[in-house]
Parts: sequence; C-alpha cells; structure tokens
Amino acid sequence: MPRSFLVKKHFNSSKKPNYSELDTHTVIISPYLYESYPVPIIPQPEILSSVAYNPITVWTTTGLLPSPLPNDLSPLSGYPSSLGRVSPPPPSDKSPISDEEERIQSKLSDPHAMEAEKFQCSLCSKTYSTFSGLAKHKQLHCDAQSRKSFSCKYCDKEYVSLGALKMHIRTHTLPCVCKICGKAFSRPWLLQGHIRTHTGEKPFSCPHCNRAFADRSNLRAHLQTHSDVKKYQCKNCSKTFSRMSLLHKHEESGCCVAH
DNA sequence: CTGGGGATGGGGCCC
DNA sequence: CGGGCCCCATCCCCA
Repeated sequence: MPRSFLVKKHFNSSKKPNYSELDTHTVIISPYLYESYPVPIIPQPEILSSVAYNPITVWTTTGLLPSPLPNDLSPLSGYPSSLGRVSPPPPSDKSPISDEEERIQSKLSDPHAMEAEKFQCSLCSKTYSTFSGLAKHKQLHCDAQSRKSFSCKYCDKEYVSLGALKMHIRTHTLPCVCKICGKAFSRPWLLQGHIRTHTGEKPFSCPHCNRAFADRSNLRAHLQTHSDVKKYQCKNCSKTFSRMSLLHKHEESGCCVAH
C-alpha cells in the first residue's frame, strides 16, 4: 500500500537516474550506541557471509528475488518479513535511448538485419516491425517523459523527485547494518531503534503511568489506552477502538457483514 | 475475539 | 540535497 502521494504506480515513461551514484555504502552506527550491550552473543557482521549481509549483491547477481536475509540467519524471531515484500526487479534493464538509436542506425545500414529483427522500444520492450512504427510509439513516450518521473530499478515504484527515489532505494540496499545481530535497515534511525531492542533503552515514558517505550509511536499507541475517547469508530456498530489496526481486525472479523 | 505491547517500514517535513 | 526526526501504518505476539 503506498503511503505517499509521491509514489506513482504507472510503469512506463520513466526517467532513469545514474544508479551507480544512488547505491549507498554500508552505514555503521557509532560504536557508543552499543556500549550498554554487554556481550555480543551473535556473530559480528564482518564474520558473517557477505552474501547474507550485503543485500546489494542479492539483486545484482541473481536478477530474481531470493530472500536477502534468510530466515535462519535472522536472530530475532517473529520479524515481519519486510524484505520478502520487496517486489522483484523489472524483467529487463532499460538501456539509454542513445544506444538504441545507434542500434537502429546500424540496422538501417544493414537491410538484412532489419528483416530479421523487430524494432524494440528501449523503454517498454514493445516491438515493431517497422522503424516508423517504433518512431511513432517513441513519440508517445517522449510526451510522457516530459512529465518528471524517477523509477526504481529494483521494483516498479516511481517518484516525482530524485531525492524520494534515493530514499526509496535504500529500502532495497539496506545500508545500515546492526553490529550485534547483522540485521539490515534502510535508515540509520531505524537501526538506532532496533539497537534499543538489544540495549533495553526506553527513552519514551508515559506521563500517566510508569511505562516506558523504546519507540515514540508505541508510546503514542499506548497513550490511547489512557484516553476515554477512542479515535477509530466502526461505521456499522459505532464501536470505537484505540487503534486503526484494532478497528480493521473488528471489521474483518465480520461486524460489517453481520450488519 | 479483543486489547495492548513490541518491532519495523516508509514517505513527509524540517533544518 | 542529505540527515534526522515525525508520523502513520502494519504485522506479530501474547494475555
């Protein structure tokens, strides 16, 4: 489910950035974050398989989608397999237009080649028996290309800004690696939050009770339990819930059907 | 089945 | 433009 209006679903008419510049390097969080963790009981990432902990290689070497972090390497049970949700890469790499123009030029100079092969669009792989057919098709693409669009090479998502795309690509490359358990994250602050699960640090305290939380969102969810007013109401039975997910569960359990 | 905690993902916003 | 943080959402697990 897209959570941003920036995400565009349509797939053609994409503008490809220079991915060699987008691929980010592994980020190791400052060692002081690990100081309160007594003994690393799980192998350090540097002695673990580079295949397992270098997600970049997963897509570039296979082109398909095995799980970047095999389940048996995940030290913490019950992780939602977000990695498994990653969509497979598009079937073919899109080559620059200039390359294809070169190819077409060489075909024009070789009539036999023209008969033997079809003209293929570099953007959507559609093929045409004639050059003019391809040219017409590409005109449509050019119109579409005038609308700014940056598409991900790992999945079919598109973004209106390069920055948004770069941020998204981190969700594939997962450059932030936990030194303790080797789990990889897309952003440093996600890793920091994860490290708190090792250290037990809970910086977010509830003002109404003694509970503390490692994550602000979880504190916010907890605060709802102190509130008399539940934010989420079932449209059918008017029952209210403290969390959207609880309302969804309620609806899925058949309330809406029953009414 | 319900409610709540824990962990995580990911786009947006601000500096 | 990038990093850090915010906010929302989701999933899993357990009582």
